[in-house]
Amino acid sequence: MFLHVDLDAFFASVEQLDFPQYRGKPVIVGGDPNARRGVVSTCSYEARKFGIHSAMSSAQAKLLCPNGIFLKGRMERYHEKSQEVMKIFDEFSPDVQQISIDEAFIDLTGTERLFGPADQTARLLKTQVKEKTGLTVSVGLASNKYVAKIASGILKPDGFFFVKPGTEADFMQSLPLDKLWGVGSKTIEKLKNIGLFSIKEISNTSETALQRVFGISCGTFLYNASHGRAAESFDARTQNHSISAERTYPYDLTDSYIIETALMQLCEEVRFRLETEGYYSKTVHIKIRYGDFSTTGTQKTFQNDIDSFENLFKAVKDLFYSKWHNGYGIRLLGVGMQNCSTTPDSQGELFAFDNENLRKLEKTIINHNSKKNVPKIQKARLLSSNSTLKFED
DNA sequence: TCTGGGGTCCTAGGACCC
DNA sequence: TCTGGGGTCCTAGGACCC
Repeated sequence: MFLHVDLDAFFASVEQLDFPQYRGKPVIVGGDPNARRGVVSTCSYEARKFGIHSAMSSAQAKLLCPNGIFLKGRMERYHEKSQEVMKIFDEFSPDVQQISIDEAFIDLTGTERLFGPADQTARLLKTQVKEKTGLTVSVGLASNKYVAKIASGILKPDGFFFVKPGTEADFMQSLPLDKLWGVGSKTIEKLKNIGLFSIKEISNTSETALQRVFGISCGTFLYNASHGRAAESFDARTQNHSISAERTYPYDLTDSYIIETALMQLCEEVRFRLETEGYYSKTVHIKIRYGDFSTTGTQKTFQNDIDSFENLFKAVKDLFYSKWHNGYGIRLLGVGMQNCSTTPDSQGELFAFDNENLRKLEKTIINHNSKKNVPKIQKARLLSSNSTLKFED
């Protein structure tokens, strides 16, 4: 049996926990509602009564709830709190799979002797999380991860839903289409186009018919999901790590100097993370979103690891200018590195000599900047550009 | 009131190799 | 004389999730 545990309105709940004056009030964590182009990340259940939800623009949320408490969020604190919760999960099973900052699967195989039947374990876990962290969770229990995940969403917040073995298919087929995890607006549209309006109807369609329309992988997924069977893709964990940074600017960028400064900022963030998290990569990609929201990107794989800011910035600039439709206003820029590995590519060492001093300097600076409570060392060009490129001051 | 930021996985086509 | 089949790596784009 598997548990899926989901922290309720996580970011907003942490704020209400840390600041009692926010409790019982509509709390909205996300972009500044008075700035342009901000969206809601998470909101409390009190805020949801006003019609506010994740991904809605913050400005709209403000219209719906002018007296709401709008906060920009404290990611460090949320990570801290997340770890506290995950530690509790670890006490229940040696096999905990965290899938995001506020969710995890817990394999309960072989835990009966310690904690009793699975449904009792689930209730015990809910109580312990509440007592030790002050947060509430919603829990799903089922014979596979996929169904457990769907089950945790049935009774929110502070809910528990148990799908008994043997009833998985009936459970899934009693739900509306949009409850299918892994099926978004595009696929729902496509399903409706071929006359499938419910999970029940999908389950009555043959696997091959689904594969013809949606492709092998997606077709199989839909077929299995509608029958309440474990969807393979959710069990297989491959290591194809990527690290990226992107930013939407309050106003579209057109000036080369400002664009390059923006790219520089993103390159710094990506370099910092690669270095502090101990990754190596030779594949660089950039992303451009124009004012009309059309999005494009390009990537390049180099022979050696891109292991310095200078190399990354140069690669990013080249990629950018090969792609930019000059003169078109840019709403978002992104920089990332893919296929990140924890081991350096040995070939890279052969060519590293000319940059050795620069790299040492860079490492020293990153080392320094990763310490808490120190003034950060930054490129002068980035200091002066903050007001034009950032949302917050 | 236009639509964040950080990710993962999948597909399709091209290049290249044996 | 237009030419197989298998495999891998790379790139661009799309869909989805929290």
